[in-house]
Amino acid sequence: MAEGTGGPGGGESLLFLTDEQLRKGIEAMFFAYRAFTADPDRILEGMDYGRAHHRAIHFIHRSPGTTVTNLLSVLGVTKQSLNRVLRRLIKDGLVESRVGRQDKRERHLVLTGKGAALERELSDAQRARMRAAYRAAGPAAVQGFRQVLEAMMDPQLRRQYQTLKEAGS
Amino acid sequence: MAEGTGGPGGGESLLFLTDEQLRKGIEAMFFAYRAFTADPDRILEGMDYGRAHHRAIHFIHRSPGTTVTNLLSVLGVTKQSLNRVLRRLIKDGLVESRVGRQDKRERHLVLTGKGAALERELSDAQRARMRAAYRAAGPAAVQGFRQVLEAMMDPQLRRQYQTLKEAGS
DNA sequence: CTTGGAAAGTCAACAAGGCTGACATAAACC
DNA sequence: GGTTTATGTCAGCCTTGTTGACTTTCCAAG
Repeated sequence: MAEGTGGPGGGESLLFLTDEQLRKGIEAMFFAYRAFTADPDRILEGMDYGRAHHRAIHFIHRSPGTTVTNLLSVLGVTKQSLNRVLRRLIKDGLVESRVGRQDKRERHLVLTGKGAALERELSDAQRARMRAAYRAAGPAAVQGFRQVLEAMMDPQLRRQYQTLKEAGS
Repeated sequence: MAEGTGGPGGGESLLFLTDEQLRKGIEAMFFAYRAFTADPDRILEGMDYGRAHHRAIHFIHRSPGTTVTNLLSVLGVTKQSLNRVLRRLIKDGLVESRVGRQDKRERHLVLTGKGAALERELSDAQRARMRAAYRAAGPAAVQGFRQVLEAMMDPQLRRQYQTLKEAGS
């Protein structure tokens, strides 16, 4: 690990860019993502919800009062797909859809108590795994982890991520 | 960026384990995985293959001559799901299925020239993205990236990943 | 005030890719 | 010979993605 010289110069130590290293990174993403979604999937199975419901709940919790169009662009699916999921969540009393005050065409989405409870259960599980991984890998590794993930995103995705990131805290 | 002291000590700075930090990690995984699969998805769309075909091709390339059962456990799907995909790939002449010599019940899977060509096209695209991300983040970040991903995996998944990892190079 | 267009919702149809269950075959193993 | 293992296949189901067509609501520009 004599890589301390990693300035923005360019080609000084490209060992870590071998196809072999890249392939390991690709496979690490594949297996890690499976683990990453495993806990919520387990909780949701049987209660007849899937990953799509989880994602909707996560981002509604994240940005309470968000509009359907907004959610659409964050999730990157069609409104028909999202609508099916939202209809179900609203019918089951997990999400409330409020007509906009300024623009009454818009629907502002918020979690109900019941919805927030499920969100907590799901994100507790996911955070527990993330916390364990962070602890095992250490602070420096965590920083690198996030740097690489951000660098992997397309500019448009990165912008959305950044916007969300700043909105927190 | 004053994190140079990240030794294997343990509990020295737990600031990075706030729910806020964990949530950022979770969302980074979500957006990055979307970007990660975007290039292969784009290539495959229209030629009527999907992510499932990509995964099969990747791991057959990775472990030429692997058996169906083996592939099943790496991919984590049912044999009916995998079979549908494999039948298609064999019919289209991308994969060859050879009866085992020692154990004639087994089928050994290998890519044909055509299959290898598609594999190259797909992995070139995926590697290019990974290379750009690695370059942007630097060697230290790459190490952290892989450490966190590995720590996130369940022991069983990690074992599979490790086995594959060693098999390379 | 009327009309164009944006935002939202709905219906219908379809496909990929997961899943379960049941069953068939061949080969290996005991 | 009976059991287990590896594979394949049929049928049917679900979730979650897609497109296309259409309606309703409502803001805003003409």
